[in-house]
Amino acid sequence: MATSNYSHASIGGLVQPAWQLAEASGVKKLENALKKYMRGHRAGTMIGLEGEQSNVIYCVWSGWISMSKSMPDGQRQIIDFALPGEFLNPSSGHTAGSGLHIEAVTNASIATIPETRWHELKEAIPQLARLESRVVAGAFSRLSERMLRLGKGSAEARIAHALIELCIRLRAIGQVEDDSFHIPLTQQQLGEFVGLSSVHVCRTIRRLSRSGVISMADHMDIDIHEMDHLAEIAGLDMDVLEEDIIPQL
Amino acid sequence: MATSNYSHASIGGLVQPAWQLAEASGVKKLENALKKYMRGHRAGTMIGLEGEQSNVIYCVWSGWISMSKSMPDGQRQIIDFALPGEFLNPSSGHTAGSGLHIEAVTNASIATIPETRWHELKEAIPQLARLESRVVAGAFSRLSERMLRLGKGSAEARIAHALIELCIRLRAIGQVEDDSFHIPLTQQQLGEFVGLSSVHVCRTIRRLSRSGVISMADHMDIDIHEMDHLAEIAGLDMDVLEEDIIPQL
DNA sequence: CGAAGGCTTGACGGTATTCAAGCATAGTGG
DNA sequence: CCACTATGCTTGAATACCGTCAAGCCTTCG
Repeated sequence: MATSNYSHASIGGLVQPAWQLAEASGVKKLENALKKYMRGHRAGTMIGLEGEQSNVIYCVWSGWISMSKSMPDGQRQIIDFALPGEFLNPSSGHTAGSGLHIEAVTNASIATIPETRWHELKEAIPQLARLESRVVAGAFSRLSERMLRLGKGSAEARIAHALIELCIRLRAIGQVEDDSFHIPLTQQQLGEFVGLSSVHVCRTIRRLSRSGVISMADHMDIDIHEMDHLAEIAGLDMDVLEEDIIPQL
Repeated sequence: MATSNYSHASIGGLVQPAWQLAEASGVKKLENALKKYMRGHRAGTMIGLEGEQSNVIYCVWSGWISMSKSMPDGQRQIIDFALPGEFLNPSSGHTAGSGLHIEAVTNASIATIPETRWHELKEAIPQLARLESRVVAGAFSRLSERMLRLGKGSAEARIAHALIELCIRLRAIGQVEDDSFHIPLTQQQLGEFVGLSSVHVCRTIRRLSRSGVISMADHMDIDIHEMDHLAEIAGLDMDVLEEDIIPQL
């Protein structure tokens, strides 16, 4: 069983491996700096932007954030999730002020840091700059991998890949036990992530369950039984992926 | 008719608006620095990586570069193109040493610049750093927009969007005359870009032609007759796209 | 207890892929 | 100059896959 109250964890209550890459004193400094800018967001609400000129960096402390785009008819595609310990930079990195919709998927604690302050922090905490570029590189890598499945790749491959990607990312922040974890998404949202209708997400997961590769308990408690098999379905090399997705060093 | 020998242009022969954002003296410096590292690549050949530790930045001077990923069964997805005037940073930005395959689509002139030298250049030419972040942001934005069409979006929408995106990017480097331009891709490659089989690319383009929205002459000489209509099919806001795709300022 | 939201399943139809064949063009060597 | 090949475009037919519609069920929450 994965932890189930991940989305309501208090600020100090979670392990944040990515941030711990900076050495102890750096973590301390960063944590203090973040606290000042930390704010809670309720599940389903849009984040930031409104008035603010959006020259800010978002640091996710707890909860899941989604970045999505929509077609005129309302069809949505989730471009990426930001998980606890990751950050996103709407001004220079991820969007360029475009129509990217940033939203809290679960209740979330997020530090909204002005760009100028962020630069100061990077100078004060040397590891932070390197960490940032790692995180950005990881995001790029994940996007590529996902695009490959969106373009070529069956429904099974897309779901399998998504499950493995999320498993690896969640493991990095201590939310996976023994290939078992929780995904705080509806099947609708998972579908928007992998480019499938919610109905087909259901069928596909069900098929994977029946064949014994995974199992799913109430509302997205995933358990991967045959990781090798699942990786084969996803059409990927486990080792390669693991290196790719997680911010290295 | 678009220019047809774009892919064999000599080093000094092309307008490079993106690079000209740096002021005159900067351009001069940059151009000299690039010349030292410039190298020709034949169409269809893979670029770099082999022995080199890939801590390099590629600056495309002429020709088209593709970045792609493949499924185990050989199915390919082109993640993005790099057009003249753009650069890519395999080490920190685009890939993270992953399985990204970088290839010259046409004959191309590319400067392969060591990372250390690149840092020096950025300090010597102040505008370069800002330009780099703009280019990266533009790439991100394009990826998002394309992912949206890969996930949701009909074959027509994908093709229409791809044509408009390429049109805008090519216009920025002076290779579009009056909504008419050339794409140096086979239908197979265009399919790998938008996630369709070559057969369906053909059918879709044909349908767009018959309805008078575009026309196509021999081997991908595209002419967009009804840009508004095409944008509607692509499901996008022309103005938004234009701002997004091109490195600003 | 009723309403709302989400999951599950079946039936049906549309869209895209695959297989296959035919045609056009460019390049090659006799 | 003309086979002869290779490559890519085009079109049709058959198939597979996924989306949509619809109904039923379960759980949660007021």
